[in-house]
Amino acid sequence: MSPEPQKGRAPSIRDVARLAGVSHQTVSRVLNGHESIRDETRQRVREAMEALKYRPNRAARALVTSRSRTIGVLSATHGEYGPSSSIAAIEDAARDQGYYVNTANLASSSPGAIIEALKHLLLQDIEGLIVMAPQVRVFDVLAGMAIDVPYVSLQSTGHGDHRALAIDQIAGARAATQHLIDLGHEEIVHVAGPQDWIEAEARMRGFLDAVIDADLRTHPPILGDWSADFGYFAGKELLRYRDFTAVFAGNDLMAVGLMHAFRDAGVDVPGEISVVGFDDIPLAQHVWPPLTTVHQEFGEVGRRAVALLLGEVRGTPVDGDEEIVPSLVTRASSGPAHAVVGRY
Amino acid sequence: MSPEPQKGRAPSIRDVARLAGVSHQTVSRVLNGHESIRDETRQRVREAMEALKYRPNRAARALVTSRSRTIGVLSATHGEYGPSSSIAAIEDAARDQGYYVNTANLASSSPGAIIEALKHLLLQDIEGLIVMAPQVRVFDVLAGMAIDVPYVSLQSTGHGDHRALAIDQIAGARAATQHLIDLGHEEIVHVAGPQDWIEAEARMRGFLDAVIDADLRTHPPILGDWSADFGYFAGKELLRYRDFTAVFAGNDLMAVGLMHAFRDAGVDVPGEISVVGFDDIPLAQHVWPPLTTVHQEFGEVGRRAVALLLGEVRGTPVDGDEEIVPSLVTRASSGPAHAVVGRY
DNA sequence: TTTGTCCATGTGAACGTGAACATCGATCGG
DNA sequence: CCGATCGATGTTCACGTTCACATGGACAAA
Repeated sequence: MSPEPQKGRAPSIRDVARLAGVSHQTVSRVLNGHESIRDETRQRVREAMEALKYRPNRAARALVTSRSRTIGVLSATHGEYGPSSSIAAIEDAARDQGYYVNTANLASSSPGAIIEALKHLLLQDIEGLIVMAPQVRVFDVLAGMAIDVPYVSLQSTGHGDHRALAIDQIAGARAATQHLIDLGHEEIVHVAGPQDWIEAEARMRGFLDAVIDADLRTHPPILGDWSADFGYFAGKELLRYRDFTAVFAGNDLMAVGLMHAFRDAGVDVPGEISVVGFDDIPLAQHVWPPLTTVHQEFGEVGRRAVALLLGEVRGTPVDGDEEIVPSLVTRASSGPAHAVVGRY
Repeated sequence: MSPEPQKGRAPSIRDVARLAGVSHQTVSRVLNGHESIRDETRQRVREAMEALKYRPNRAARALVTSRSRTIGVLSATHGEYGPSSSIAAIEDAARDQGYYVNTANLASSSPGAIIEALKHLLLQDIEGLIVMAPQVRVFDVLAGMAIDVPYVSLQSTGHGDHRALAIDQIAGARAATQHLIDLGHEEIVHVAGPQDWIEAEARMRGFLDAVIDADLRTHPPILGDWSADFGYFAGKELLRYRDFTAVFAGNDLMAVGLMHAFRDAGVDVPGEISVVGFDDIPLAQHVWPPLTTVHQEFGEVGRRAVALLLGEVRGTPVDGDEEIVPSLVTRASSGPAHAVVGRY
């Protein structure tokens, strides 16, 4: 229960005006930092606001300006480090600019759920939208709904008319794979993220690019769901063939799951199999063995997304072409290749 | 860039009324599901709305009803699993009830930052507030700001006039500690969370209760910051004395850091030292050794918080006394006690 | 028939704010 | 010294919705 000291209704701009002995418009001007107000008047108005504990009514303001000062974020996180960090950064950055953030979280990736969440956000009068749920389907839905606000996504789908944050996931994945190749690995397996995630697709592409360039045998990637549990499961499956010396996982969670499976089977990492992940979650350096992975600046991603979006919203587009390039962090989970001991 | 097919301004309730050949009030009634509307009329209005792609203006509605259908969440997460999961659940639950969620994230725990974030949220006309940043300071600030909306926190501070979600962290910590005691450990160290976190305090209390009840020596708890890095650091420090056989960490991240330090020093877990964490993050079962920890239903926490808050908002309080009791999950990181080999 | 009640709908006002325009005095250039 | 300009402030209106109340017709009870 909370206190309810409310007597009548909240004080309005007119109450302040009356107390300060000015017109309501003058109060409005003070509120909005208008210039031609005498210092003395401004002072008087401020005191009146203070005395009445006046708080501007956002609804009234939004009604008359048709600007809600709110942006929407469509996300799909179940507590994962990456998206959560980016969202936190988005909130900070938006607040910094006086904007509010409304988040809608995707519980499932069914088209119905996506549409429902999106409708929810759009019913709210948001000025712009950040799409942190880079699933292909989301963009299809987005395209079909004729969104009438600017929106920014994490990665361009190629089609669609919006700004995309340029994070070079392909380069990151490529660097990770190249690292393994440089270590002498010739049989590398990729455990990818869900097929319909744009990020998963980009990482897979980077992997394939590197493998093809090096003229290595192409193992068919395994499609996972980003979870450590899946990594564990995939690791067990992979060991049945054992026709590889390294695994590049689409994210750190799956990488840890893989290492768990290898450990269970008595297979040494990196002695027998090298493992590389993607994301550089805080635990990456504390697991055993410390995980070689691709570091991403999630906070930076969030901040850039906000800058890009608010640029569009204000009609002064910001240059967002400067790519964010993730960097490889080499740790103990990757090492020189050994002979393949599998059946192949 | 986004398309801008907007000609004039968005269609209003009156435009719909004109097209349907009724009064604006009839449209409003259809919108709000009022009863006494002829089916045929309702149908005609619906078609007109469809034809004009009419979307109700939230600001206008909020202005006249003085209900924003928005709740605020004050959080303090940097991507950690627990809070992020709860927030995701809050969003789902709120959306389910037609509510929007505005989140403000605490970048630092300085009083200034707290006040700033809180002011931001309260300037927005939220109907209620969920405090997911259970730091003592936050409540002090809250108390000092004379909040005029209902709010719900994760844990009662004892003082303050609000609803608190009853999660029995004390019981969880107690169970974890008792588990170690049952295994024969007599020298148990607690690596706690930041002193000003209510959760950290509760977990420490649970630990101390169990230790005192068992009449064991009380090691002074080490105050950490929830991070794996700190756990690693603390582990190194602890090994200098080695006057314990088990560690109970305030959360899983620190527990993993501790195990990392022990591993580096060649100390076997659980052979020489047992480790228990708190939270049951998804990686807990995949690290080496799999971590014994206390499982928390973060999603449930979020859902309950929303139910509790909306109950207050609607003036029909929900019974929230039913405690959420975390459960111990026993894995390989804890085992029977061995003799203390340290100096003590 | 008359009166009252209920249903379906309409009319007018109000919510709190900012934009556009109006006003009034002071200052300035010629 | 007079019109022009500018600074400081006031007046009126519109934003899109819901609320309180009004209207008119159908139907039942008297």
